[in-house]
Amino acid sequence: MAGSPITIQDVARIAGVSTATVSRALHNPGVVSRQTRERVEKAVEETGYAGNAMARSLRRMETRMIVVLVPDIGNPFFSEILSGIESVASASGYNVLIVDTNNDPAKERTFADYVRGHQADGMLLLNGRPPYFAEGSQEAGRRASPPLVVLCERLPRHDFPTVRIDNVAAAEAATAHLAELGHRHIAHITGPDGNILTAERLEGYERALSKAGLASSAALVQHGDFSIDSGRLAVRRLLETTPRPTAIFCANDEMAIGAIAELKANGRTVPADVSVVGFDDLQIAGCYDPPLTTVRQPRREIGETSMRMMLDRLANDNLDARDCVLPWKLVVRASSSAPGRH
Amino acid sequence: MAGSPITIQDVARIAGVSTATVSRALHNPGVVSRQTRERVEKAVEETGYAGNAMARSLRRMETRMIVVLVPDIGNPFFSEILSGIESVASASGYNVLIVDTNNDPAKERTFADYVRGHQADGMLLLNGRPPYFAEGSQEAGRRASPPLVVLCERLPRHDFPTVRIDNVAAAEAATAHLAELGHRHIAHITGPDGNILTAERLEGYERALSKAGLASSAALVQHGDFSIDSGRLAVRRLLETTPRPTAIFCANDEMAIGAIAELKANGRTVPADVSVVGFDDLQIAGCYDPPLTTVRQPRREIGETSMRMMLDRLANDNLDARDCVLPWKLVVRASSSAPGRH
DNA sequence: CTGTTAGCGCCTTCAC
DNA sequence: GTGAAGGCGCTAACAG
Repeated sequence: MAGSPITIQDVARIAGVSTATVSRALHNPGVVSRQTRERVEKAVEETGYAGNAMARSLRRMETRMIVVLVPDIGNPFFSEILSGIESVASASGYNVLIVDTNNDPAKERTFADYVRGHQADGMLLLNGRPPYFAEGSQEAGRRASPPLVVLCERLPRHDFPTVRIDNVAAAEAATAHLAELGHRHIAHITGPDGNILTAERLEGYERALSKAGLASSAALVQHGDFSIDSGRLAVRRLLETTPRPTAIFCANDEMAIGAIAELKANGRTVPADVSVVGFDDLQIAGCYDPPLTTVRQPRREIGETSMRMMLDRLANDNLDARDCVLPWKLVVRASSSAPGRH
Repeated sequence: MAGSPITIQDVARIAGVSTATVSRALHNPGVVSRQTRERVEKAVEETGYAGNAMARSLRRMETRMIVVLVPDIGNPFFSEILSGIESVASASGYNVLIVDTNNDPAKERTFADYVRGHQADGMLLLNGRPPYFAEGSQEAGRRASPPLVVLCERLPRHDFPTVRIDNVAAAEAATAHLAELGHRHIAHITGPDGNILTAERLEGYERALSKAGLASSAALVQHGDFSIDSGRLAVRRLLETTPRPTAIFCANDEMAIGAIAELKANGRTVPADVSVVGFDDLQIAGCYDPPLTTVRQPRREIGETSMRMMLDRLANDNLDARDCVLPWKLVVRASSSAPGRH
C-alpha cells in the first residue's frame, strides 16, 4: 500500500471502468450514470486516489497558479492585499504563489519566467518594476506579453492593466491637511529612489505646497526608503534644518513611526511640537502613540480587483488593458494638529 | 512567432539535433560536444525557449515546490521565518508556495492534499494543527506520511520533525524577570484556545509564579487571541481586577502593544504604573513607546533550519524525525521596571 | 453513457 | 557523442 502512488488506472481497474470514465466521474459527474459514479467514488475512497496535478496541468495546458511578485513580504502593507488576492483566487480554483523578490531584479526575472515556462498562468506585480519581457522596447508588444496585472503603481511607458489609487492626489491631500492646520514649514520624507510611488507622492507634496503658496526647499525633502530606520534618520537630519519644520509628511506609515520615535527621543512632543502624517493606514497606525494621521488605501479591494482582472484576462485573451483607480481616504487622528508657538 | 509556445522540438529542429540532445545540452552540458552545445544555446536564444515545467515535473516526478502553510500572513512574526525558508529553498532550486490558511481547517486540508496530488514535494507547517493524514490515528503511521516539517510548535502525539524554541522556558524567564523586579501581582494575557503556544507559554508563566512563591489566580489570566485588539480588551478586564496587577506578561508582542495602548488610554504610565513584557521581538517592539521588553526568537534561523531539514528529508526517505530546539533570548527594554508605590 | 485512442512536452534508457 | 523510442498520468476527441 505504501510505495508507488495511486494513479487513475488503479482506480479504473478497481471500479471496473476505463480511465476516461474515472476522469469524467470526477470532473464532470453529470455525464456519467449514477451507478458508475458511485462505483468510481468508492474506488477513489478505497485507494485514497488524489490525482496528479502535474499530469493534469500538462494535458490541459494550464496550471491554475498565479505568481505574485512582492518586493518585501515583511512589509505589512502587502499582507492585506495578498489576502484579497487569495480570496478571489481560491474562490475560482486558482492558487497563488507568493514570491518575495527582496527587490532583487534577478529574482524578479526568474519568477517572471514562470509564466513563460508554464509554471504559472499569470502574474501579479506589486513592485512597479517591469519584468524581463517588457524591457526590450521592440519586443514589448502587448500581444506577446503574458497575462499580467500591475498593482499600486502604473509602469511608465507600458499599458499593462493596473489597479491603484491616485497617489499624487492623496499625497496632496495629506500635505494640504497640514497646510490648512496652519503649518508653514512642512517637510517630506520620501520613499526609495527609482520607486514610482516615491515620485508620485513627492509630486503631490510639492503640488500642495505650491497651491498653499508655501515655498518648497531642498532641505525640507529628506530621502528615506520606506523603513522605520530611514524615518528615524531623516528626522535626525531635519532637526538640524533651519527653519525647523513644524510638520512632516512621510511617504509611508513605517517611516512616520520611525519619525515619531526619533522626535520623542529628542524630547519633542507629537503633535504639539511637530505634526506627523503617514501613508497607508497600517493596523499599527491607530494604536501608536499618538495615533497616526494617514492616508488609507483600500488594500483588500486592491487585491481583490487585481485578481478579478487577472481572471478576466485569462478567460478572454483580447481584453483591454484597464487602469482601475480606487478611492483613498485621509484618516485624521491625533498625530497632526495646529502648530504651537516657536 | 506569437501564438503557440516554443517547445523543445522547435529548438531541436533549428539547432539541427534531436530533442534528446537539446535536453542534455541544457541539463547536462558536460556530456555533449562544445560545437553542439553552442548550436543549441544559439537556438534557445533565438527562440526564447523557456522549457515547460509541467512536462518536466511529470517526467521527473518531482515539482521542486514546497508548500508552506501559514495561519495568517499578515502577522509580522511569520515574515522573517518565510524569508529564511525562501533563501534556503531558492539556493537549492526549490520554490516556496506560501499559503495563508486563515486558520481555516478546510483550507489546511486542501493544501495538505497538494503533496498527495503531486503539486508539491513537501510541506512546512506553521500552525500547529496536524494535517488530514495525521488525523486518523491508525493511518498516522510515519511511513505513510509525506515530507513534512513542523515549525514553532510540536504536535502532541506526533513525531514529525520539528523546529522550535523552548516556549515554556522562555515564558518562564519572561515572567521571572518581572518577579525579580519585585512584582507580586503579575497578570498573563494568553493566546487563542487550542493553540499549543498558548498552553506552553501559560505553563511557563505558572511555573515562574510558583518558583517565585507567588500565588496564581484565575483573575490574573486573561484570554487573548494574539491580536492587538485582544490585548486591549484583556487590559480593560484586568483594570477591574483586585488586587490590581502591576505587571503583565503577554503571550506575544501584538497583544503587548494593544495592552500598552489601552493602559495609556486609561491614564496609566508604562512601566511606572504597570510593566509589560511581550513575546517574539517584532521590529516594532524596539520602536514602541516605551520600547518593549520581550523574548526574541531566532525567526530567520527557524525558517532556514526547517527548510534544510526538508531538503534532507527529500534527499533521504528514511531520515529520523528530529526535534530541533533553537535558543531564545530575553531582551530587556524600557517597558518593564520595578513596581511603583501603590 | 462509455471505451478507445492519441497525444500534452519532456527526459532517460537503449542502441549505435 | 548522438538519435530513436517509450512513457510519466491525465483528459479531450471520436466512436460506438
